[in-house]
This record gives sequence, structure tokens and C-alpha cells, in this order.
Amino acid sequence: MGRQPCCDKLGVKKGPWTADEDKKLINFILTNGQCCWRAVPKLAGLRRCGKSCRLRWTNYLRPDLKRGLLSDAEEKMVIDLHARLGNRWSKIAARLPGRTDNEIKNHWNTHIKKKLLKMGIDPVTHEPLIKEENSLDQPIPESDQNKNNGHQQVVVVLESTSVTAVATSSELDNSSTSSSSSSSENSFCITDESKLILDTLNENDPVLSYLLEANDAPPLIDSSWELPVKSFDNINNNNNMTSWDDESFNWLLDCQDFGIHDFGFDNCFNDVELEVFNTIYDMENKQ
DNA sequence: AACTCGTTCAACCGCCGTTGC
DNA sequence: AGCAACGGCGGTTGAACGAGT
Repeated sequence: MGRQPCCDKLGVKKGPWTADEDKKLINFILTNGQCCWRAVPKLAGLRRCGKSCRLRWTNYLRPDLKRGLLSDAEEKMVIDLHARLGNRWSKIAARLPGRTDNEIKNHWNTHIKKKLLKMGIDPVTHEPLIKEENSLDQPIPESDQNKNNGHQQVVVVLESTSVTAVATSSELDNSSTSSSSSSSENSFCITDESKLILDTLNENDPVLSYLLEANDAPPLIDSSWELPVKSFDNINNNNNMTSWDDESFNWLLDCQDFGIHDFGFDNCFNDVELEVFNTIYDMENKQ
């Protein structure tokens, strides 16, 4: 005999979570921590599958989630990491504090994918889509392709970071040196649009510079996330907290823009991880 | 105002490696 | 050792919403 079934499929509720369900789940996790997800719905008084509870917690209720659109820096990191890791969203999310794999995956599919396609980059391979774009989206007349002031595309492939870009600027005249002297795989030109990509590699950017230095480094954030129960004490000012009161709960639901600092999570990360987080945090606050 | 269409994202589904019995 | 549940992951779906007509 193996284990008991995960949950009784009959009577299990599906669909969007209600505020009441959220409250029950939050209360349970804060009281008991994350244990056996199979037991959570029963113990928390929820008619949900344990899997659904885990998903709701990790993707939405977790207090260290940042919420909101990804910042430019985060987006650039996602693109770069995707170029190296592919659709391994959980690995990518592990490098972006406060972001979930689901969130990054959604953002990729709805925003970044389109941006890359618009730039003539295959979002899967991160390689140029010159042929496809010429034949499908916006066919470029041969006459225009022969003009430097037209929209001739120049491939930007940065081997060290796997970031690929295609420039469509008319400032190609200024970049002839780099394109003519390189091999096909390594050739690149500097133009307005490609500068946007190159900006992602700014050496002054601590996030990216750290990222680039640590090609094979372990994830910035340990994937085995643990509930820092202690940090929640700050919320209720109650060391013996057993559950959230209505005020605290409403505060959580209303405050979708919280960060690590807000919860005293700083102690959960080492100096480097905190530095990365602080950089992203500051960038967002400046916007 | 009513309808259509496109976009977004929370949630579900199914698969797979791990682990407990 | 083998079966089956668990936990996690990536792909997909569909309801909600906004923009355009």
C-alpha cells in the first residue's frame, strides 16, 4: 500500500478564492507554518485541494511577494535568465526576490514575448527572426533593405550573456566597425534600440554585474522558502501571535505592494541577496 | 448603451521526480 | 522492490476587464 490520497476529490471547491478562504489559509499558515499541504485544507477548514492551497499561498498570499508589474531591471534579468535557462520559470523566479514563477511566466507571455518579437528576436531561442519577420510581419522592400537609412536589421548577439537583440535603427553608419569585423555569431552593431539591450549589461548595475559574474552561482534565493514566523510578530506586535486579526488581514489584502523590508525579512537573506533586493527595491521606488 | 475583440493573470491540469509505505 | 501519493513545475485555460466601434 502507498500513501493516502491527496484529497477527497468530491466536494473540493475550484475557481477563484474568496476573501474568507484566504483568511482561513493565512491564519492556518501563520499559526502552524507550512507543513503537509495535504492536511492543510482539512485543518484550515477549507474545501480545497491541498495543491490548490499551496498554489494560492505561494503565488498570491505569501507576504514576501512584491506584486505589481516587473520593473525594467527585473524584466531585463528575466530576459537574460531566460536566455540561459529557458522556460525554467521556477529557477528564474528564484533569482528575483518577491516574484513567483507563475508571475514571471505570465509576464513573459504577455509582455516580454511581444517586446522581443517586436524587436525581431525569437523569444524561444533568443536569436534573430530576420527571415520570419521579412516574410511575415513587416515585409521590407528590397529597395529599402539596400539603404542604410532604412530599417535594415542588425543582429546583436552577446555571447557572454546570451542576450540577443536586433536593431532597426537608421544609425547603422556609426557602427560599421563592429559588424564587419566579427564572425556571424558574434557580430553586433550599436544602435539606439540595441543600446537598450546593452544597457542591461551596464557594469554599474549591481544586479546585472553580480548576475554576470555568477554564471554558475547558486540561486540568489534559496528555493526552499521557509516561513519566517518571527517576522510576522512585527505585524501584530504580539510575540505569541496565533492568528491575524481583521485589521491585519485587511491590511494584507489591501497592501499588494509590500516587500521584504515591510516584514522584517532582511534576516532571511545573506548580504549579497539583500544587496540585489535593495537595488531592485530602490529602482522601483525611484520610478 | 451594447457589442466585439484583445489582453491580462489567477487558477487549474497534467506530468515528472522524489519519497513514504 | 514496487506501488502510489506528494510536491513542484511548466503549459494551458477561462473569467474579468478595458479599449474600440
